[in-house]
Amino acid sequence: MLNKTTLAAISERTGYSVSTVSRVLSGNAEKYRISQSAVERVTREARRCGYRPNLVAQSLRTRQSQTVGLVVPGIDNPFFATLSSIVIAQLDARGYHTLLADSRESEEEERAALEMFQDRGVDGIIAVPVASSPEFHEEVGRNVPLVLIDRYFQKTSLSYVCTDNYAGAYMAAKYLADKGYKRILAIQGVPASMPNRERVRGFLDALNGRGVESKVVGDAFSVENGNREALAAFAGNPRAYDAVFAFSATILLGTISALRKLGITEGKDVGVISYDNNGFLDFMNPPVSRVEQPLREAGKIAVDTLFSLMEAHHSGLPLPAPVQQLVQPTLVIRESC
Amino acid sequence: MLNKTTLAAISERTGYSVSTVSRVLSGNAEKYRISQSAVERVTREARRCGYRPNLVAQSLRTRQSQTVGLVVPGIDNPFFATLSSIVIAQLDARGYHTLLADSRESEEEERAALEMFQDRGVDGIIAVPVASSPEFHEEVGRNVPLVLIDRYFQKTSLSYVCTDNYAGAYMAAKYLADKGYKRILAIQGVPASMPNRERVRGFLDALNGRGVESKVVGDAFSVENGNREALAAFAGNPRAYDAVFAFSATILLGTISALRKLGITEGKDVGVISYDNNGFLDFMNPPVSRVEQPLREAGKIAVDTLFSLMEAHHSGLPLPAPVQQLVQPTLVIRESC
DNA sequence: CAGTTTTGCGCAAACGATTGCGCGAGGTTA
DNA sequence: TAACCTCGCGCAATCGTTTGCGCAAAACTG
Repeated sequence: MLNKTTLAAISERTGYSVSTVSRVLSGNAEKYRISQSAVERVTREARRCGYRPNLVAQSLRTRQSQTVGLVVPGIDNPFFATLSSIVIAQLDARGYHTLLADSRESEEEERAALEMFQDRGVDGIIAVPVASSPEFHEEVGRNVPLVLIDRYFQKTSLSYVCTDNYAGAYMAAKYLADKGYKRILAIQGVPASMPNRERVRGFLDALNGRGVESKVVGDAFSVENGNREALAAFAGNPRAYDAVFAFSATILLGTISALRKLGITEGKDVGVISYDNNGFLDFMNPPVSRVEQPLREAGKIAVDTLFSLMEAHHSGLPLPAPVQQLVQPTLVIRESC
Repeated sequence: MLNKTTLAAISERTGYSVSTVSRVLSGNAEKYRISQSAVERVTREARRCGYRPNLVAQSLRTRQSQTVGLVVPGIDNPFFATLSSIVIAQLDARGYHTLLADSRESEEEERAALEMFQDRGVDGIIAVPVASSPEFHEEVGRNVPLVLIDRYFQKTSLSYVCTDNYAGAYMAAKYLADKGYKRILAIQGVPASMPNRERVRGFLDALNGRGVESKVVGDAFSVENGNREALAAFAGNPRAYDAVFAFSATILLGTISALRKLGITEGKDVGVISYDNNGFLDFMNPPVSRVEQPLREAGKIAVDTLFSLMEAHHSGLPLPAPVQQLVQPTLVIRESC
């Protein structure tokens, strides 16, 4: 920061006090009845030397940072990359900046990120939580506006916006069953996460009493997990299942890779359906059926909610009732099942 | 921030001055010869009330923020999402936090981001520049350590690390020509960007004098651009070209989509090759040949370079000579050409 | 013209940390 | 006993803003 143009400098050069300069440059001139001439003199000098306020000092003094913290379990996962990009764009549009942290599915790193956010005085936090219980998040939420997205906790006072994972998985499983598939393998993501639990529940409920064999395996929203589980499931018997439900697009890629290695043709030998859409599912062969999540909508709601919390927080109002919303996914059928 | 545990609070409760408390808690106890008993008393109280330093205040005083600014032209582009995730992970590993901004290919937004970074006193900046000339970046680089990644400027004193786009495109084009393709269409990304210009140059050079017709069209690293240009090129005549070189994976998706709509089978009717790899190219049908960039390596070099700049900057040393490095891409051949 | 209001602005205290300098008490040396 | 050194710590300035309060001069009132 060679930005040595401080209020004090302008004050010296214009002859006005630091206070006056501050009031002019922060747009509070009339509020404090600064004369027209002073305003002009100061503004001109500020423009001349390219004054830019030191945001750190500003933030220290006002306890506002125009910054929001965003923590996700893995930015390398295209799903969270997309989600992040949506949230960041939304924040940007409102003039807010983003501190981005990656918890890598670790509770500990998540805690560290949330604490760091507080230490830096962010104005609000958007989190895809990885913790198994809500206590810590709730504590944080008492200090700074916080909204959860994509993942959430069962009974919590926190605001969240997620997609209806139960409904999504239910639709997909029901479709498979209606199509006549009889032995369906679900490859799940992080088991403890709410979206995953809801998907499992939806999956099993949809199949219940329909004479369909089913199994749930796996433990991560990753390509590797999809690959490993598909290999394990089909290695002994290529006909072990007649359909696979991948709980994420990454899992799907791993699965497809495994099937091909085993000489199994997806869509023909075994039906395949996925969760999410990262833009390429339509380009695979065959194009992959899937449950698409309205991420843009969820992101918008999350940011809107955060801002209403932030407004209340800022003006010392009581917190508005938590917004806890599930948005509906859509089933997109292609040729893979 | 309900974090009312300040140095002053601990000072009051322990009877030691704020100075002493500060020195103990910032680990400078022996440097300032604080007694063992004071250290213990203060440490215990700090632990008891869960003291955490206010990073904003710290940052104001020390002019260090443990933060690096990262600006990319579009986080929704999987390429930049991946790149960001790599850089963020690297920074994280070194205890640094990331302010992420999206310039959306706009010079103006890029400027705003770079200025915002400075106003917030980041310790360093990593940028994928979109500006057409280096002046502004160089000016910024004089104030705060800055390294460019992926894109760069021709003659500049700034450090950068990029992949050798000339070599990459050359390899790909040469491969196509060797295979006997005679009419090759290149669909490019942002024309003014260095990677794109280098790719065009490599593409044309490789084809030069080999009796191959070639054309370069397009203007963005996006699915839409790939789609539009492929439609335009093949709509009138499905045999207009016998091969397409997509300058990014996003462009490729758009292209494939267009070809299929026109009833053209990629890999059979027309050879296809792409730049980048976002993990799914192997899963398309046919799997897509491509030029892969060693992003992880580039990210690591960029961050290493940034830290050496930051160290010099911090200790007031003269700036080390700029690191300007091109890392080599690899040609990965599959069945699409 | 005295009394009141308005106008225009500055003083100084925050915000929460860091750090150069110095000072008194106790110990050492000659 | 005087001169000096070391220990252990506190004073106060500083980083760059914001803002409550108050004050002098100008303007207005009667």
